[in-house]
Amino acid sequence: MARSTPSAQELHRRAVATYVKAGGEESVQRVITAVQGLTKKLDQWYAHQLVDLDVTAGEWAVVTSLAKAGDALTPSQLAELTNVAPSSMTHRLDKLAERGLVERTPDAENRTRIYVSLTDAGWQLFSVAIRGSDVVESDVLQDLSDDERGELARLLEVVIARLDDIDA
Amino acid sequence: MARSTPSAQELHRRAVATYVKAGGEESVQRVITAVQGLTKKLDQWYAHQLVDLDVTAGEWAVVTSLAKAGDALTPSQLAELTNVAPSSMTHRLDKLAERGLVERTPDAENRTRIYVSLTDAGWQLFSVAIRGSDVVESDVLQDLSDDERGELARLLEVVIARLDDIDA
DNA sequence: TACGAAGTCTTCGATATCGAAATATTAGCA
DNA sequence: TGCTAATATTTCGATATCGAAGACTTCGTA
Repeated sequence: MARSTPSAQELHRRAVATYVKAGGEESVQRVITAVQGLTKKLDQWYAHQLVDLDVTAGEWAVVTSLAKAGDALTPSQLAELTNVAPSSMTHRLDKLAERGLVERTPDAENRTRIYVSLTDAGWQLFSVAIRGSDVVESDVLQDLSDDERGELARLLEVVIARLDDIDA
Repeated sequence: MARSTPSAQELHRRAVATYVKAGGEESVQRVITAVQGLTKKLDQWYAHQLVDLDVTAGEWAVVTSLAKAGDALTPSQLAELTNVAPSSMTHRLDKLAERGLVERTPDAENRTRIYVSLTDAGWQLFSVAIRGSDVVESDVLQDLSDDERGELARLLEVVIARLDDIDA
C-alpha cells in the first residue's frame, strides 16, 4: 500500500504555519495558500478530464483563453495569458491549427501581427469540456450557502480589481 | 506601441460571462474564475522573482512543497504535489541535489523508497524567497479590511476541507 | 523621406518533460 | 516458501519548452 499524500486540509494547515514561521502575515497566508491549493487541485482534475479529449493542459489553456477573451488574440497575448514563452506558442498553435481547433489570420493593418481565433470545432471542444468541469466546480463549492458563495465571489473580485493597480 | 492585454478585471468579467453562457452556474464561475485568475497573476510575479534567484518555477515548487510539508517527501509525492510526471522529478532532483538544495536519503525500512529533504541551503533559499513574495501578497490583499480577510480565509478553508471528500 | 529603435513572430540549439518500459523491492496469498 | 501483483524509482526515446538570435514590419523623428 502506498503511503498516502496528506489531505488538502492538512497540507493547507502546515503550509500556513510554515509561511507564518518564515515571517509571513497569517491573514495573508491563509488566503494565498488556500487559493493556490484550490487551483492546484482543480488543475489535477482538469488534467484528468483532458486526457479523454486528447488535449494537453497547454493546448487547453489556449482554447480557454480565446473563449474567455471572446475576441481573437495574438500569439504574444496568448503566451502571456498562458504563462509560456512566445516562441513556444508558435509550435502550440501549429499543432492546434493542424487539428483544426484554431485559425491564424494575418492582420491587414499591421503585417507583423497575426490574429488567432477559435474555429467552430474549437468552440465545440470548449463547450464539451466546460460541461464536464462545471460538475466538479459546483461540487467543490457545495458546502457553501448561496449567501456565502456570493460573499466569497465579492471578496475575490475586490482582490482581482486590485491586480490591475499593482501591475501598472 | 504594443496593444495591451486587457486588465485582469476585464478578463475576469468576460471569462465569467463566457462560462455562464456555456451553461455554468454564475455563483460558481465567479469564484472559480477569480481563484484561477489570482493564481495566474501570482505565478507571473513569482516567476519574475525566481529569475533573480536562478531557480526555475518547477524547482521552486519542489522547495516549497518540502518546506510546507515540514517532513521529508518521496519523489512520487513531490511529483503529485507539483503536478509533474514522476519521471520528470528524477532529473529535477538531480539538479537540485547538484546545487546542494535538497538531499536524497534511502529509506532503511523500504529499499524501493527514497526520502527527499531540504538542506540548510534549501531552507535558506526558501526564507529569502518568502520574504520577497510576502510583500507582493500583502499588497494584493490591501483593499480588504482585517475582517474581510478573515472572512475570505474562512470561506476558502471551508472549500479546502471539502476537497478531501471529493478526492476520496 | 530616410534611418535607427522597437515590436512581432518564427527559427534554432539546448534543456525539460512526458509516457512507456526497465529495474528492483515489497506485499499478498496459496 | 514460492509466485504473482503492486510499488517506487529510474532510464530512454519522442516531444515540448526555453532563451537568444533572425527576419520582417512599423513607429518615431530628424
